[in-house]
Amino acid sequence: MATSTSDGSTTNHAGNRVAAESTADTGTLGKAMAVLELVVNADRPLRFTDIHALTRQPRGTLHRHLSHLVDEGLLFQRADLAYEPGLRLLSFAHRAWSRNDLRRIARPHLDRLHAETGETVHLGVLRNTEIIYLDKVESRQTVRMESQIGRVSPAYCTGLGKAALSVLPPARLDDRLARIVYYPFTANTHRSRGALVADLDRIRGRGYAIDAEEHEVEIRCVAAPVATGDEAGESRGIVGGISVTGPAYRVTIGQLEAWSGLVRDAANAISHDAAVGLCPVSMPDR
Amino acid sequence: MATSTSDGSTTNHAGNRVAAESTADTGTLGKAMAVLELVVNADRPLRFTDIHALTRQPRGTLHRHLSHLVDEGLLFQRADLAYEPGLRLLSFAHRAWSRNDLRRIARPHLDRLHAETGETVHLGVLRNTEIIYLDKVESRQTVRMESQIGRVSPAYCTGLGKAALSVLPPARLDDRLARIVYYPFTANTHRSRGALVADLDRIRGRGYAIDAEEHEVEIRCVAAPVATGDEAGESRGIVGGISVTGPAYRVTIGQLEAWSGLVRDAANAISHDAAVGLCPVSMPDR
DNA sequence: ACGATTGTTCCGAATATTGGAACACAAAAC
DNA sequence: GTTTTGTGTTCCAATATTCGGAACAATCGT
Repeated sequence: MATSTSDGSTTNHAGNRVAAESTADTGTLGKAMAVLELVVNADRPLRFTDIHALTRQPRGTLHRHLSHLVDEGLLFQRADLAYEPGLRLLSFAHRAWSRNDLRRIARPHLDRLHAETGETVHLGVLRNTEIIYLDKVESRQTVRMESQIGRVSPAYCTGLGKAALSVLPPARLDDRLARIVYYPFTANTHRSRGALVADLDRIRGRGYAIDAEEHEVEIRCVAAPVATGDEAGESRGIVGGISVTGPAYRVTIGQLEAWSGLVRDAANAISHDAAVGLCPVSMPDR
Repeated sequence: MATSTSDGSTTNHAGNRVAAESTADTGTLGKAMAVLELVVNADRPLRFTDIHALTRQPRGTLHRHLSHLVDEGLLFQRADLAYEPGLRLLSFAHRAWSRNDLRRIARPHLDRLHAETGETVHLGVLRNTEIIYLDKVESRQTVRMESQIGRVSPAYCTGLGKAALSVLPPARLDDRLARIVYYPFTANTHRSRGALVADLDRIRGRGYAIDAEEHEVEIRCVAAPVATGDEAGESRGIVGGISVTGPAYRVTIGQLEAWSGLVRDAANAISHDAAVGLCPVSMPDR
């Protein structure tokens, strides 16, 4: 009785989202979030019938879900009855981002890494099989900064993602690997679990990952893992990474390898600062 | 059922923020969102007992809610069992923000207004009794840009908020006014509904609003309303505004009034562009 | 070691959700 | 003008979920 709808994929670019939250039985909340995600992930406002076709839920049920989401401010219904993401999502995220300890702790290290390399520096964290970008330091502010914060990319074909995966304990890694769909973004994208695992083994040995135009052509990066919590995220804890990214015409693989030490050192420093900055009993009041 | 105001046998007599979304009966989703908002709005990670004390929900119920929120990625549970905002909120907001039509349409007008005045320019939209900041153009990038996006401020004591309130149709305005709590942020903050309504009448007559250090001392701004949808947001439609903000030592009230024409013109231009850019039947495919 | 606090699980009772069907309403087709 | 199709909304009995008190387990403080 899982809300399968395994079919009906209407041009959802990497439509692996349907069973993303999969096994977790989160009851009514999970069903509402599935509808929310569908609307938010769409690239245009969706009308009732569009959503109905995508979810194949009964009309009455779907209508109630949408009404509740609109009432809560998570969705907004336009004058033409189409649904689009609600503004309350922004206020939630503002607080989530501005309060984030890892971002605050990492910031000076990102700045230093950017000063040393002159290229764009990213901070990202792993969530399921995706990397969520938490912060960015850019050479020139040609592209607007915020346009990247909160963006998600597949883990298996990005430097950040591979670095983060490489420090997952085996049991957790297997879970994630089982859910990956190997979509060939470029000629260099890993196309199988075997190729990815071999790459992860290399990354684990060297302590850094290289993305050689595996997600976007003409874009290369070198990344190193960051982990909070106890040993490499054995129990609860955040796993992520930092990276230095640049255009292929300016940044060779050799250049990336020359930077790998700096990236690894910065990543280790962030992990260390996070370990002493987040974990200890820091409950002032009470 | 009608509002369950006094029904709550849990005796929330303190009733600080429990009824934030108030009357809307959104069932299970609403209860989950209330818990989520509580944790996200806190200024530090909250433990189970903290949340239990604030909500006075039965422990079993609360525990299930929190578990579901964590499973959905809306909350994150740290190693010390404390809850903090989840990363999925960021990815939701990224899509909500980057897809937003009003922001895209307004951007060139904000840039122009900034070039004309040299001061910080904001775009915000009204949600209930609060203004949510959608975009910002800053003089110097001393403060990080994203730190403002998604931030919320009370409508009754900000230029943006008052401008937006001034164009609400009477029925909707009354609803909002009834929910405002007049907290005295500064010596100039409106302290009663009467004072606010009088100000709104002036604003409606002039077409622009002035915030004379009513929310933060040493900060003044001039704002004008933006409205999408049909006549001034009569039915469904977004109501918001744009503003020019500056420090009191540099920006006098007279200076703000001198800028009022520019701000009003820019706001009207945005409303116009939005009317032709969002409303018409713009469904290419299908 | 002991008691007190905190966090988790369990299960009958209460309640929200489910989903099919009927109902308005509009737009297109006849 | 009338019918037909399509879209969005409301209704209600059957059902699955949530509710919440209480028992249980784990942790902390002394």
